[in-house]
Amino acid sequence: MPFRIIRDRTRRKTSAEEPRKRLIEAGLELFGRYSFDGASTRMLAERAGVNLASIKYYFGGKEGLYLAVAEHIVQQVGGLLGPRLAKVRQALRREALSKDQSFHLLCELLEFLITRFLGLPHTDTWLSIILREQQRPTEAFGILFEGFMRPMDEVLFGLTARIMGAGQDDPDVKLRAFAIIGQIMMFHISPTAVRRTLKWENYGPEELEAIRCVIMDDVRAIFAMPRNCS
Amino acid sequence: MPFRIIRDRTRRKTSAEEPRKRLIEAGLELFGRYSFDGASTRMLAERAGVNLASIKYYFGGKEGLYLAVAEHIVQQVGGLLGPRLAKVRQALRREALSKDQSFHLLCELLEFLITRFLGLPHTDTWLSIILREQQRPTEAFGILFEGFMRPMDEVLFGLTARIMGAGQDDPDVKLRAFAIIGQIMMFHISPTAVRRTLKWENYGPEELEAIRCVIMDDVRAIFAMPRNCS
DNA sequence: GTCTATAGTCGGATAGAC
DNA sequence: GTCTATCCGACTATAGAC
Repeated sequence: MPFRIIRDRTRRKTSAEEPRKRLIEAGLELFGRYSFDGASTRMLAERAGVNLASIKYYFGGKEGLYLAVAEHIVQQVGGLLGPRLAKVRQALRREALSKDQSFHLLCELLEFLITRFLGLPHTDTWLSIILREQQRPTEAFGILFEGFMRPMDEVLFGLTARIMGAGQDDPDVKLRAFAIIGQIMMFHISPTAVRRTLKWENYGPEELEAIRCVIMDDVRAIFAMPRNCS
Repeated sequence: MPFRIIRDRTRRKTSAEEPRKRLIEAGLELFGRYSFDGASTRMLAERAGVNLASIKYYFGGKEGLYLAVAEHIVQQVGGLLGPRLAKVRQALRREALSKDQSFHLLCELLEFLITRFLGLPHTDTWLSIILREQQRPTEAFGILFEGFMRPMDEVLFGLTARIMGAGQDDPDVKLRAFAIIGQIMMFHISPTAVRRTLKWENYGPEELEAIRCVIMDDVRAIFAMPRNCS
C-alpha cells in the first residue's frame, strides 16, 4: 500500500476536504493494523501527511476519527454489497420464490462473499476492526452493526428461511445462517493458522477457489440440495 | 470474576511463587480484556495485588508476563483437551478404524468443544488473546500454535481424512476441517452480533445446546452420515 | 524478595502565531 | 485552515532503601 509516505506538496489544497479523506485512509490502515490504542495520533498524522492538530480540527479528537473510519467502512461495504442485497430483498418480497431459487440466490451471495469481497485489498483491515469491535464493542459497533451487518444478516436469514421452509424468526434459521457465515469467516479470522498449516503465502485466486469449492459443497449438503450450483 | 480486589494480606507469603501465579491470573484477565497495549503494568500489578516492580522481578518485564500468560493458556487447554486428543490419537493408530468409528470420535470431540470447552468461564479470555495473535502475531503465537492448535488440528485432520477416505495431507481434508471449526468459532468470534440478533444475554446451557444441535446436524450432512450421533 | 521513588519516554490535547 | 511549540498525564523500567 504505497500511500504517499513522502508528502506531495504540489497536489495539496486541491480540495479543502482532502486532509479529512487522507486521515480516514490513514485511520483505516493504522487502526486496522494496530488497534485504537496501538495507533497513536502522531502515527496517524504522519501517515496521512497532515498536521497533528488536524485530527482535532476535523474530527474533534482521536475517537472522532475512529468513528469516522467506522462510517467509512459502512459506506464502502454498502457500496459493494448494497446492490446485491437489494436484488435479493426484492426477490424475497415475491411470495412465489421457490426453494431452488432461494438456494441459487444464497449461493450467488456466498460465492460473492468468498471470491470477491474477501479477496479485496482492504478486507483484512476492515475485518480486523470489526473483529475487535465484536470482542470489545465501543460506540463504533453500533455503526457497523446497523450499517451493514444487520442488513446482510436479514437477507441471509430470509433466504435460509425459504430454503428450510421455516419462519424468518425461527432461531434455527438464524443459527444455521450464522454457522455458514462462520465457515467463510474462519479463513479470515485464523489467517495465520490456516496459512501455516496449508503452507499458503496468501489468499490468491487459486486459494479462494479451493475455499469456495469446499464451502459451497458443505452448504449444498447442509440444505440437502443437488449439485447444480456452480 | 471477584478476584481479590482488596489485597488479602493475611494470606500472603503462603508460597514464594504466589505473586507469580497472581500476576499470570491478572495478565490472563487484563490482556484478554484490554489487549497487550491496553493493559498497563499498573493495572496488572494492582489487580494481582502485588507491587509494580514484581513484574520485572518475576518475568523480566511486561512482555515476559505476556509470554507466560500464553504458556499458561497452553497448559490449561492441554490439561482439558490432552486426554481426549490422546485417546483419539491412539484410535487413529489402528489401521482398522472404520469411517463410522471415526465419525463418532469426531462428534464426541466437537460436542466437547461446543458444550464444555466453550462454556468455560475463561474461554472468552483465552479466545480474545488467541484471536489477536491470529490477526497480529507476536512471539506468543508460536507458543499457542505449537502448544495446542497444531495438536488439535492434527487430530481433526486425521479423523476427517478417515471419514472422507482421503489422505491426511489432502488440502480438501484440511479445508473441510477448518470450515467445521469455523462453525463453532463463529459463535465466539461474533458474540456481540449473535447475541444482539438472537436476543441472548449470554451462552448458557440452553443456548449451547441449540448451537450444538445445529452444528452437529450440519456435520452429519456434510459427511453424509445417518442421524445416529447423539 | 519487596517496596518507594523517580527517571525517561511517549501519549493526546491544545494555545496561539500565521 | 495550517502549523509549531508545549502542556500534562500515563506509561514502562529501574535504582536503591529496607
